[in-house]
Amino acid sequence: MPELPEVETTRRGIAPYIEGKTVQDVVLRQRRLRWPVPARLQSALPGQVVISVGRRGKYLFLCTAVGTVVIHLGMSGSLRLVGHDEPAGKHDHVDIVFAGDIVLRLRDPRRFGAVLWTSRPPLQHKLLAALGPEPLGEAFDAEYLYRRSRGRRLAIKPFIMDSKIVVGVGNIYASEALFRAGIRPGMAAGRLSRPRCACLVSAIREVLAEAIEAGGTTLRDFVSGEGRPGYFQQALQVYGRGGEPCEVCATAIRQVMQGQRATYYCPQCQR
DNA sequence: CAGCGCCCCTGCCCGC
DNA sequence: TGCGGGCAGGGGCGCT
Repeated sequence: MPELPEVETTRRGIAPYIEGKTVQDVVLRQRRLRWPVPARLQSALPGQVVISVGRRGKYLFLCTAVGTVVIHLGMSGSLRLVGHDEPAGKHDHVDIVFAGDIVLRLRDPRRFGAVLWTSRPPLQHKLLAALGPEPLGEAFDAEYLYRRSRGRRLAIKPFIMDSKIVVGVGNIYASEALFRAGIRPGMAAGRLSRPRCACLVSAIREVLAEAIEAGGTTLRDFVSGEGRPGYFQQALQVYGRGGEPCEVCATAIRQVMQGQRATYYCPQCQR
């Protein structure tokens, strides 16, 4: 479900409600997520104040004085704020219960998500230490993309979806950014010229920033922490539009598979 | 190392 | 209406 805009929308939705709040309890109904949810969460977290809600790539952090809860939403995860008496559904696996009738509830039908605990600085965590730059940060620029892509034969679409290159670009926004940049998704990353790298960096930044502004993309059931859907799906130009006319040139949008993921592009506008 | 394919899991939609 | 197959917004891991 969530790419960077949806994770950031979630972060912004929950942060004002839980920052400064004290955790009372942790309820684990299903510990078998991508990795087992550590039982240490239940001993370490109650009594702690959530100092801040952070994000790195698609990982969210709940920071406390003694450690950090690291959350990944996988394909189908969502975090919602609910009241104490809201009955838990079949896929509501983890609750973090706060003082003041606030429960942060993780729902994840496919259980590809993760809830971890680290007592060290979260960016030193094994899963986070090797991540590439933030797409909206200064380090992600044309020169960086040009340099990293030299000598790479991998197609540009899976290349920009590699979190070691740049974080947060998932399957929807990879297709959208390549459309905006006019680049064929199957082109070898190493063959992109410097100007085209600049164009792609701009396209990635723009599409992600606009999606965050719109509250993310709701394809099936994404909702923010406050329960609101995103509306960026209305702005999608190629994703999910196989066979439909391109908005720019009316050529039929093509759908192909790249590494078991669907890719959408306009064969006329993207070269 | 780069590059690929395989999974983890449930739900839903489509075609027969 | 029932059922099997394929696909879904991620990404770590193991193999070549």
